[in-house]
Amino acid sequence: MTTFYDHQKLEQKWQKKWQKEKLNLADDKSKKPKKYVLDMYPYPSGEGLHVGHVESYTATDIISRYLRMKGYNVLYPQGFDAFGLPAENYAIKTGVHPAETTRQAIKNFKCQLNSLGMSYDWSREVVTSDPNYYQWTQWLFLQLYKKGLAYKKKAPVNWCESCQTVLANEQVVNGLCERCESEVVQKDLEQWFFKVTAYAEELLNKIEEMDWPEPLKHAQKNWIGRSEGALIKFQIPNSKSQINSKFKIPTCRQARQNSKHFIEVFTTRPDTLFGATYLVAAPEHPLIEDLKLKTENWSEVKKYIQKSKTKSQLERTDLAKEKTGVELKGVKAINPANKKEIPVWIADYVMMGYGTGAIMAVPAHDERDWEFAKKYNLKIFCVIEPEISMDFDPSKITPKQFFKSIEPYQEEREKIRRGEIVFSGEGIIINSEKFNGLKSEQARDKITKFVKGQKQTQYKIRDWLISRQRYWGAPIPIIYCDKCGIVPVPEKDLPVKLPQDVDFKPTGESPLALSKTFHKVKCPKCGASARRESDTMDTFVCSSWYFLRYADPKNQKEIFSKKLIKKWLPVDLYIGGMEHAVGHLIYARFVTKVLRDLGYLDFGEPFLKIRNQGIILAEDSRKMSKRWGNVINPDDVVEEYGADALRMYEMFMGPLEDAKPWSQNGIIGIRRFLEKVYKYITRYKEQPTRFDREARRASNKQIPNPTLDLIGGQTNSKLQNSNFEVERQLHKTIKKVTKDIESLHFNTAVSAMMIFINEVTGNQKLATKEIIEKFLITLSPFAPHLSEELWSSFAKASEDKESKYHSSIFNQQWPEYDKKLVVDEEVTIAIQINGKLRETIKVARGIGEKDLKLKIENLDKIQKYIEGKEVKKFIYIKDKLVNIVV
RNA sequence: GCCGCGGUGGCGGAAUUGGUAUACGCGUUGGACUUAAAAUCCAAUGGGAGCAAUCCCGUGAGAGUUCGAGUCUCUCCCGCGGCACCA
Repeated sequence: MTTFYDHQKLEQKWQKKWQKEKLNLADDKSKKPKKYVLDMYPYPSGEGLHVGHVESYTATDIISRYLRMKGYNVLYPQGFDAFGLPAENYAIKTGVHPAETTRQAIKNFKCQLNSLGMSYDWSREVVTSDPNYYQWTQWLFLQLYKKGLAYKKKAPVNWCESCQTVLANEQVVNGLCERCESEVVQKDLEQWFFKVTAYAEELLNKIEEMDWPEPLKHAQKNWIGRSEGALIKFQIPNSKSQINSKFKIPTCRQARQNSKHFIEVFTTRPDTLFGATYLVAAPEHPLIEDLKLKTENWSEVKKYIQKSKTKSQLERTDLAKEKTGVELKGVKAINPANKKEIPVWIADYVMMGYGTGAIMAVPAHDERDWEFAKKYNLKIFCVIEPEISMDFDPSKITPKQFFKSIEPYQEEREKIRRGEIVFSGEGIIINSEKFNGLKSEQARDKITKFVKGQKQTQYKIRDWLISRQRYWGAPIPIIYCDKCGIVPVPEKDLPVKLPQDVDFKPTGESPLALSKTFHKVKCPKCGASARRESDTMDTFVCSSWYFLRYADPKNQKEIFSKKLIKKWLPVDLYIGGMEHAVGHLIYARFVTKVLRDLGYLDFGEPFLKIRNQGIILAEDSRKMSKRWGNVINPDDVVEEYGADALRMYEMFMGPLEDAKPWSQNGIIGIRRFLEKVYKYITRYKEQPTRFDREARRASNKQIPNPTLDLIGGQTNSKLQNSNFEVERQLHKTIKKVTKDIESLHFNTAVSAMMIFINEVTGNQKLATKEIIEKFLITLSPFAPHLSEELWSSFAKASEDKESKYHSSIFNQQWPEYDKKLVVDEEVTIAIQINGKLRETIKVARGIGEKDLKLKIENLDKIQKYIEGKEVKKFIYIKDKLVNIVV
């Protein structure tokens, strides 16, 4: 396309100047009110920035620039999530050290971000792989350790064969590794965990108070997964004879076993306890081993346990698969409600990690138990039936009709009783002795008390597994001593630096374990020779606190100073992808709460307002992917159309949070708009005298309101009026853009600016310099380079070297709109007859109902409709619409 | 299966509290300029009927509330996203 301005020259010129002038520094000492605007920092991959980054980063850049012009002291930093697997995998393949690839990638990213005109305060840059940063990640680990919130335990964990490392639950997607999509298997390993579960309740109940997107809130609530229920113990008697002969005194050994041998289950439905016809324990349940002697079919049981151990996460959780299990023959449990003896099974549809690892099965009222019971021919016993809903008036119905209407219910009840269908809802208790007739809700507490059960709240969320058997991460600052056991590295010895002499080839053990310089160490307690922990931390530990470091990034003595944290935190606006809903955001909230409880922070929620940007799809509406060859590289777009056009187009595409397909023609449309702005203002500059002359002439004649400081107008009063319209349009635009930036509706803000430009160019109306200036300021957060260029171009015309045009447009104040000017004096009123639009009429604003009625009734077209008919109603919505009902 | 979000022209999308549906952009068509093309500018552009004035139909489908529904209520269909044997 032919262009009227050279975006490359112009953009580079201003980018250089902005960097030199340091316009974007957040001021620690300023008394102005603060705002903290934050992007989710990028992982510096070799691929560079993609258009999705550009979308969210432009949004925050617009807001930051806007807030600065509004008079805020804005913290708008950027950094890099620099540790992580891709760099290490690349090192395995090529031998290039991750530090080197990361350094290169960061250099490239910064260059790209600058070429987009992002107004980051680079003096606060944070790089998580920098020892000055990970020193404090390690320090954080030590604080958690001291508090008992970091602990080591042997547990079944998710293991990715391909990445040769363990993964957090949050990194396993449908049984596959989030990163490489290979199958995740279970391994029993000794690993470090952070006790996120200790904060489950607070993490959950603060969600509602936050200004976050609804889907994000739901994802978090779901993940934390709170449910209320009860713990109930099922006794396992020693032998048949013991239950039958109540009065026989048990031997000491029997008594001891008796007290030990019970199975505790967690249930959310204690109201169905009378219907529990068997128990099921997870294959990993420790009690199974204890019951070995009693189990008559031990070899079969052992085989089943072995088999389920080798199953992958994917196999075990595959819902489509038929449930399997094995009975512990010879072992019985007593249902504490009705004292009936029930069988005990083992099945891998029960998970060890949730509740107690064992359940009471109520096949009549639980889908899964029903399926299992049907397969293995277990007893189904109905204890709840649905309530008949009376959504009709019984007094207005004959007995015959009544019975007819409840017929379907009766049929359903019969089927439930016979165990033909499952009823998992709430209802009325039956077959439960003295609890019969109660509603489920009432029965829950009563039955729990009756069997001496304990009320309990369970969460689905697990503790956060942070160990990784990989090199490119922050080393866990722990030393193992034969005498002293686990010894934390003293804080003064931090950082525990990553060694250079490593072999990157993964062996299932951390590469650090094979480094001679790293591994051997003296115990800080006793001085004996000891060994270092060789695992590194999950990179999400690094990103769980980076937003705090921006407040005080260069502090060598402490993680951050309380004073600066108080000045800048919490984050006022955080924009990033929805994919971090349950990982990063939960971890960051957790760490914030821990630091608060340790006295380092005085707030518990780091992000007051969060918005998620939607993904940008390719032009073919598929995901952008190398595989499809449909990836748009922002560098190419910047080169061809300019950063301003790219930024503005991405804002114009649609709502920030929606998924939107790319359109090459769309960006051309934006470029056309920018050209129009450029041409219009250039034309103005070429003929300022004409504008001024006409403005003077106009002001000598009839200006509607002289205080409006109106200039311009071509030849006569009609045009004067049209210039008045330009001023009105400007104020409407300022109002709309201001409101839209604050509510993040950037697409309609761009639209408003287009309407303004169409108004002044299309109708050949003349704007004044003041109008042009204000418009440019409004445009500047969106198209910073062009706005700055046009702003500064006024300086040449000015004789005064001290004039504002010699200073950046971003040092100007955001324009206020005039309330009087945003309302039109004339309004168009829609006239409806019986709700259908028939005519519109232009009248003066604020016209009274009587005057309007008279006017309308005189209109020929309206007379046609109301002639000879009775006007039943005349509805008038002020300055908007009239509806005549005939 | 459960939970959440959504469905508006040829396309991306606008539409305060229920008050003129389709703003703005793209595309398309016609015109101006040009030897010609591109670019630019102007005009038209939801569908249908009509010479026209004008009329009828239109926000996934159906019903309801209302003077009036894209917006509120109910039922259903479709798409996207999250969680998923969580007891």
